[in-house]
Amino acid sequence: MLWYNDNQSHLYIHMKKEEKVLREHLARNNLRLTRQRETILDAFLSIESHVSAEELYRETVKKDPAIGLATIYRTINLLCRCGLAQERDFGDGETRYEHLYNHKHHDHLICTSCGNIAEFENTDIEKLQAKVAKNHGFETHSHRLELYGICETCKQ
Amino acid sequence: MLWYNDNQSHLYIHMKKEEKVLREHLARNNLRLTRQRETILDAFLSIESHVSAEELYRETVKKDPAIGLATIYRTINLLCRCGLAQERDFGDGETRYEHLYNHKHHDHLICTSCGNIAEFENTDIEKLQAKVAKNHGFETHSHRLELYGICETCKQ
DNA sequence: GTGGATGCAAACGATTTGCAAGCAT
DNA sequence: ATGCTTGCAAATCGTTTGCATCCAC
Repeated sequence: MLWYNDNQSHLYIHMKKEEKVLREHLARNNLRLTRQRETILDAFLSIESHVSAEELYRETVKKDPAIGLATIYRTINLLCRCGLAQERDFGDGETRYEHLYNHKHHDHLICTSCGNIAEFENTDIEKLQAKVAKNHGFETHSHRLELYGICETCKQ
Repeated sequence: MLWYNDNQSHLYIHMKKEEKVLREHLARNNLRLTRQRETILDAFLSIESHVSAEELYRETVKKDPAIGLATIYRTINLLCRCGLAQERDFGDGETRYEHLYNHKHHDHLICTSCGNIAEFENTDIEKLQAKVAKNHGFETHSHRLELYGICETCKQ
């Protein structure tokens, strides 16, 4: 879905919602929509999991071998700034990025054996967190909850 | 409390529990109790908060200016291995270490304005976490829960 | 045409490691 | 005496940055 040479593209016909979000952020900040940025966004959206910059690089290079790793870093940070991606650090030395747009908040179950990351959400825990914060006069704007252990598959 | 030149030290008289834990770990693994390791342990225990390697280094150097940063890293990892310290990564690029021995499990409220880190514990949340894990057939061996936001002091 | 974006290589900061010399056992 | 530890400097790894060139607007 590359529309950048299409004169009709300003009509946003058949355009992914994420692409629209990116275009609007770029326009608002006087930034350019480049071939690389479209390619990286497509690659990012095609991976429905928690990607490292290196993994995103390997995926992007399949579509455009000339792309540089620095551009991946610059662009994934851009995607974070416009609310399409979110940084997640699971403490293994590599920053990971996950989809944020149109995805509801969730927490993670991380298998320390196979590295698999499962997601869950639990509103009761969220409520208790809000209560804890309130008791401390603390104004929460984000949180992270991760359970580390052995997943069902690895236990067998 | 430096006992390394004291012939009576093997009697463990007046010795901190943490020092005993360290000595036993060293003996078990055929490792040596050096002047540097004692100094670093003392410095670590003297700081009742979440220390980075750099901060621990600055504190240790006050007592022994000849100590190297590499030794700090090697020793704090040793303290983690014997259960006296625990790594904590708050996502600001620096690994932090906190006391583990004789400290009950707790989670963190992190102020993104002043950087202050408060601790809390909540058994109801822990119970819900256990329930989530059970539903996924997941065997948890550790977890992390952090709330990021603005602390009471900074709100004013 | 202008100013933002790219690719490359060099710079960076936290952490680790190789090595010769030192020291606990 | 043996071999674990140290300090130092160099290496590593993920990430960022400077710069000349390129390209979207």
